[in-house]
Amino acid sequence: MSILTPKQKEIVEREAQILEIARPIVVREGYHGLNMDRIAEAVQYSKGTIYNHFSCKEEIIIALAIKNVAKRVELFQKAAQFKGRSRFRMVAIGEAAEMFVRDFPDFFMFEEIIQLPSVREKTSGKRQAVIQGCEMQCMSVVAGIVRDAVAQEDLELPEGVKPEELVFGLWSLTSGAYSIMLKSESLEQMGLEDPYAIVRFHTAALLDGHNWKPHSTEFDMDSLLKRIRREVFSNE
Amino acid sequence: MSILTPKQKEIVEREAQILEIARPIVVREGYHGLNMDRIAEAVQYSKGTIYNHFSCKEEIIIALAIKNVAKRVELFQKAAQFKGRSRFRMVAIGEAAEMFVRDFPDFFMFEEIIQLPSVREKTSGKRQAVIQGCEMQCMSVVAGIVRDAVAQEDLELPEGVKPEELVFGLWSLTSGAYSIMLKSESLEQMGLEDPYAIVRFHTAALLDGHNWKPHSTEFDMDSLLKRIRREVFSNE
DNA sequence: GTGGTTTCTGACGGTTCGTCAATAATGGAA
DNA sequence: TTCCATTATTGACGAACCGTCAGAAACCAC
Repeated sequence: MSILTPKQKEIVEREAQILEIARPIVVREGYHGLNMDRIAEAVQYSKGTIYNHFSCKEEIIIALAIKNVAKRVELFQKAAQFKGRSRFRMVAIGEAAEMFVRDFPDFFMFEEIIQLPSVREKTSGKRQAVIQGCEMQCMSVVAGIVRDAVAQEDLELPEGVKPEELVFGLWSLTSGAYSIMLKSESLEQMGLEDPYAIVRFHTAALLDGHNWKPHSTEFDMDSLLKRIRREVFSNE
Repeated sequence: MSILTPKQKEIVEREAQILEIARPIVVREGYHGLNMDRIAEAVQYSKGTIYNHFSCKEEIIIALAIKNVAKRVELFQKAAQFKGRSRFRMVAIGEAAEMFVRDFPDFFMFEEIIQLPSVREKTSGKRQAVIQGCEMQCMSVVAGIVRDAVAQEDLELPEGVKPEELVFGLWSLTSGAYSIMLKSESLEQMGLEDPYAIVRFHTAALLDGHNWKPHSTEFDMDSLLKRIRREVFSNE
């Protein structure tokens, strides 16, 4: 069943080739820099052939975004497997999020583009669902750690607060910070030098504020981070 | 000097009229829904005339965004004038941010659009600087409260941490949360019901985590919010 | 080979952008 | 009031890009 005729192989490879060519164009020149004639010329096939693969240019962009979110889920799942107390596993999640931004800073551009109403209208619900599915997976990985923390009595949630609501705070803080970092020049003007460190500083404070034990003053963050990098992400 | 001929008056009014017509189009149909021919038809002037006011459609969108950011600065300044301890003034800032999102949810759409590379390239640096200036004003209003808190010994910043870095955390948390709220359907699927309350919950935790006194368990948040709404924002 | 199927092609119609030469309106001076 | 230099308005136009589709080419099983 998975045996491919030369022709079928060519088609599969071409799809990857289109995405490879499109990615740097979007990164350099954004949504509007990407146009089908240009891709067609670059891959040396006619425009009609490109349209056999992707029904519009928005589909190309969402396909690029999907490649990245899948990677994020992988990083999160790895981080969650870190052996140790729940609070330490959360630090590992933070590290995963930071690595994702460092390694795929372009993703935030794709994410913004695919949220534009004009783009959402044109792209298939199927691909949109894939993105949302990955988002939910990340959420539930982290919510799982929250549940573990509650079970182990490292954390107590106020009456009526769901684990997902706690995750939402972290999600907001980190995604907000990274999106400001990547798009605003104000930061440098305000003299903020190591934004990644600032994000770590605030996530620690947020978890401390929710009284997630052990408190960040009760363990050595630097050596923990080193251990996480070594044990979880050594081959990234 | 400010006496206008009828003609000049007409021109000034037309500019406002163009923006009034453009706004709902962008809100309903996004960046791509807005097109110059359509505006021209709606305002009953030719396209060339529209171009006398705005050199491209991106300029229209950034002009709309400017109207909103100016309003935000105003709300923040009002909030900062709340009489009381620094921690309470921060709650007022949080309330201002929430009011801004509730009253101008569209702004986040404009903000995203004007960050697109294609839009940034085409819009005048002058208008971009206005936006950034408002951002900086908000930042420095809040940083001022942080400085007051430090002076009054309600807050102690770790060695080397600037007030702006603390503000960055709050800014990230709130803007991240609101941007997720406004664009992601995942939230409802995850069962998060009152996102505004969750944002308040997390900002309180973040400030508690930084040990900003009085701690949120030491005062009555609900009555404070009521007082703020009455004393600061009664006429909004 | 052959014929039916799949794939590829690029010219084409449609939409929007931004321009600019021609036209019209304006308002101060005679 | 009339005239005319200045300023404002107009819409047809060229350019860029999208997505389509009828016909050409390639493929493959017999």
